[in-house]
Amino acid sequence: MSNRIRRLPDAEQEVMQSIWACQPPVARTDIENILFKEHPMAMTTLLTLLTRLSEKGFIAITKNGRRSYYTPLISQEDYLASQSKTFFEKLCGRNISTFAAALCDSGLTKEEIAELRSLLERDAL
Amino acid sequence: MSNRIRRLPDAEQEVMQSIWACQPPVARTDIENILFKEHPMAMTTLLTLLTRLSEKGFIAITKNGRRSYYTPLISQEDYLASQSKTFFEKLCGRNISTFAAALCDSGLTKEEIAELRSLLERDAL
DNA sequence: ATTTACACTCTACGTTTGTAGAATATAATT
DNA sequence: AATTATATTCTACAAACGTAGAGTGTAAAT
Repeated sequence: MSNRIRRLPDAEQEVMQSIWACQPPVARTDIENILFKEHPMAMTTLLTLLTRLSEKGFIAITKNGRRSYYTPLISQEDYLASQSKTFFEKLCGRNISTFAAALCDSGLTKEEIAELRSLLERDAL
Repeated sequence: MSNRIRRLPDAEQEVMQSIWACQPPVARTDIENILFKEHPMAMTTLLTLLTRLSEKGFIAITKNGRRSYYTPLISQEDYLASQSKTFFEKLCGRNISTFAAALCDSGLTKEEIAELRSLLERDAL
């Protein structure tokens, strides 16, 4: 059972998600290809964010010549689970009906909600 | 259908939740009674946060003599729905199964998940 | 009326975040 | 070997956050 994981600031979170979407070892260009479609930024900005993610223990940076490679140290699953928990506890006050109402009002389609329900059913067994 | 609502910083969000938990008109002491149990802070800190919430359009501040009263301008329901949407889109990439997995790993009990499922069923009709 | 108590606003400050140019180091090219 | 290109690190800076003391204005108490 993974412990609480701090919520990342938006920019760093987007970088993490780009990394998670790649097969390690992840090069800077791999990240750029995904990240810059949604969020263009200077290359040095990206490198700053990568340094910060490393300082926070989210990734390891290894060098090969002048190139760096980035490896996630925290899995997307663990991060998501932790953020879900925080969301449920801090925003919904551990109240399931509040949570359900939020989901239903959040713009999920009827189909998506039905799918979610059946997935929850499967997992709950 | 309410528009996207910015995510508040943690401290301001906690203040908002204390306000939402009260019956308006909400006085500073009402907020303190709820907020300080979980998160003690100097009274002036609270007042700073209230000012910032007002600047961001989350609350209205009205004065009666030397006292101020605080009224939410954004409902908890709208805020929650918006944050759920952001969570689903930004963290789960609009992927329902990712979302379901996150919920199941988030420490919700089997009972809570079952309750959530039935609530979703009801609302989806 | 004067003093005291209190509610709020102003000012402040260290840290974090988003952003990127300048500097440095190393690999590739001529 | 010298030059050029490029990947990374350093330095920088404005804005946002979390925090709270100093100052101000008003109501209550004497």
